[in-house]
Amino acid sequence: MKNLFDNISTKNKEKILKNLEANTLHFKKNNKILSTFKNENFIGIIIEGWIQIIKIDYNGNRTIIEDLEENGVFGTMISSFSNQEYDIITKDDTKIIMLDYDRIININNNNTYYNQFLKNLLEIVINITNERNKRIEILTKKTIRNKLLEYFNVVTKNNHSKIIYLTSTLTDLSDYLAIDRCAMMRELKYLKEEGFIEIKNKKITLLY
Amino acid sequence: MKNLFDNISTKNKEKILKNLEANTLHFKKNNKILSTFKNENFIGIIIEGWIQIIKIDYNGNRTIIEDLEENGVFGTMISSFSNQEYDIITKDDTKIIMLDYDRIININNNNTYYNQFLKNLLEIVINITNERNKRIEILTKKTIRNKLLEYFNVVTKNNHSKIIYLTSTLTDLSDYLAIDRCAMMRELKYLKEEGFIEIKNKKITLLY
DNA sequence: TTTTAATTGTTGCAATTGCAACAATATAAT
DNA sequence: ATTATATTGTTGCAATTGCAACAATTAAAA
Repeated sequence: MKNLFDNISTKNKEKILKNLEANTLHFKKNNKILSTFKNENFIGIIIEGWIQIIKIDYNGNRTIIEDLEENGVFGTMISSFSNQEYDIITKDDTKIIMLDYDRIININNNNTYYNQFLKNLLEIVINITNERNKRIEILTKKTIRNKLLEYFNVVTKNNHSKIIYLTSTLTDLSDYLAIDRCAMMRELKYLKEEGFIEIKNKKITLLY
Repeated sequence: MKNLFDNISTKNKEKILKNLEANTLHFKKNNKILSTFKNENFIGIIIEGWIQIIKIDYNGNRTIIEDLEENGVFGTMISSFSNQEYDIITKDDTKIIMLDYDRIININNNNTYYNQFLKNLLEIVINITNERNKRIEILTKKTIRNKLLEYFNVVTKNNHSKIIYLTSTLTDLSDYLAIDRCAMMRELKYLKEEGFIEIKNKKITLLY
């Protein structure tokens, strides 16, 4: 995964952070964090650790919007959690650099390294857009079966393999696909019975 | 809408275009364009005109992925139409600047104006991500009614008004929401009958 | 102006889905 | 090791949805 400070020396990285008045924040595992930042226009970078950005529906349904580890980038605009209904939860001890988005845009700093920084950020955001596009491609499929097949498609296109290792739980997958978990389990069963797939723990093998 | 060359003089704009070996292309209305670019990593900017990026399903269903006018930015990564199933159609006489994405990233040009260019592009891509996030928010709603209400929500939040003017057709809306058009019409009728909305031509008034 | 094409509007019906209410495993915490 | 919690797995049933097959209206083209 692209790192925001790729091709930037440690020295210049420090300069950028100072220039942007970056804050480095530390959090313990399993905490609701950054709630005071919700109304600000920030970009956060995970230096180490693991966070999830979670939305709680008015029905109490919890959905994972982002699941980010080291080098993960998130923020108001990027993650679209400007309204109050979102929580950022640490799933591990986590160190985050917080940047002020408006400062990134408005600052005048035409050094090569700041240029590189902008290019890196651009690449990261473009990759995020790409991820969003893939999810939309999946979500626009009308049946559960087609959503699953499109999901398999997207994953295998990335990995060039007919074997998919779920990084998360099936419950999370049903969240991602925006379908009822039980209905998804049923459809997976049908796909198994019809010989399209095999499932063993978190390993899904495509047989087509 | 943000312009890619905001805060850049015409002179410097020309320099950037030359430096990036940009191509300015002209197309007539109602043409399938840029099919030869499909395998390249480009970013296109619409200088004038109107295009739509359209996906044709294996079932023959056509979906509008992007509907772009002046200043619109699109491209391989951003629009995720790297595979062959997409068409770019001019809906009017159109002038497009084509940029090589890899060149944008790899070129070494740390002038103030190139810096500004990168910031503008970054802002544009972030806005696009934001649009994608909104659509995902809508698509993850489980019933047609909730999709419609979330759509109304998103639009009225932008416009600060209880009146929505559809810029396109209802058929296109059902595409955007990824629901069957007839089922959507039925739900709109129910919403009307229950006094939640009023529809007159392309004007939807929210009564709640 | 007339014809053609596109969009809107309607509805029965079958298929799909979400929901509820479980049992069975597996994982994590004490 | 035992308890508690989370995840997986299953199924009946009612609600929602997509589909098909139309008519009516509106917009565009000849």
